[in-house]
Amino acid sequence: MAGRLKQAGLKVTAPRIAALGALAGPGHRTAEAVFSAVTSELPKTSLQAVYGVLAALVDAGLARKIDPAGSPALYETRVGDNHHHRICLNCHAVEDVDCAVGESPCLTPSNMDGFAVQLAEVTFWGTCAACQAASTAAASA
Amino acid sequence: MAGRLKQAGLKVTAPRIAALGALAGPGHRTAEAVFSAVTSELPKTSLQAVYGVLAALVDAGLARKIDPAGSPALYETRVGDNHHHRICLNCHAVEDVDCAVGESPCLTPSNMDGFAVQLAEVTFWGTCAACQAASTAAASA
DNA sequence: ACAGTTGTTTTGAATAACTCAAAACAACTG
DNA sequence: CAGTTGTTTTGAGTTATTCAAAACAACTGT
Repeated sequence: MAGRLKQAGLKVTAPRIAALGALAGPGHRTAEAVFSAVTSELPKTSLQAVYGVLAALVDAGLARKIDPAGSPALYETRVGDNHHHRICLNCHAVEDVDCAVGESPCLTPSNMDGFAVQLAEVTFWGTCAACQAASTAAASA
Repeated sequence: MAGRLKQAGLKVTAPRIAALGALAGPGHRTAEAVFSAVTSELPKTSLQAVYGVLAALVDAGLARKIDPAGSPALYETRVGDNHHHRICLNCHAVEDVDCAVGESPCLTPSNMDGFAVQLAEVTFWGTCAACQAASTAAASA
């Protein structure tokens, strides 16, 4: 964990190690969730420090930030692959989606019209399986 | 304008007509921009009313809302086609991008894994032609 | 044209999620 | 171990938006 920070050119500090720990594993966490995880280990850590740490991690390429409309930003440590997200309009659950078609299906023309594309963000909005089940159950009740 | 509202099942009110007028034509407007346009015509209109109007228009399918990370939400009246956006990381300019590949390239599997996709949102982040020109000019100065 | 109903707008306030800045402090360098 | 650079704390502030209650206006049927 510390090594990863060092490699990225970041100073190794306790809040950063704790934040990386909190983000480890699959899934997506809000800044608030990372803050709770970090403070359970390092109670004096401030929320602002967590925002700073997360920004540093994103800058360094150790984390990725996604910012779904209408929800707080989420952070994940799955970086480097061109993967996307699907978000349930009902329960706001976020799940990863691999790029299915071809290699980088979404980055299509990397330069259209003089515009230099650096990142293509794809978000699928819809209804997750659980919420579909719940709503058909409610309808038939 | 009024007919469009009526067709959509909305009551025809002055703020709604003015807001539709403010959104007419190409481009994207913030709620604040719509508010200024509306108040120049109807000075007593409140900002909250504009938010209400915009929400109603989006609900009725007469407008579309996009919510770029780090900027206020934008509204446009180009609806019904599956078009996307490119946003300059530097100047935050937003432009429309037609779906280039195939018919609905981005809606790929409309049902993956039990997840019912209702909308695929694609955003290209990068540097617009103007900002590229400006930055190379600055570099060579 | 008019009263009633339903939905809209005003008014007033509140909130979530961040962001900014200055000072105290801690990691890494040599 | 001293110095430099970058991080974290402390404290405050902001933007974009939402909520709620009351006043009001558009459409419906007569």
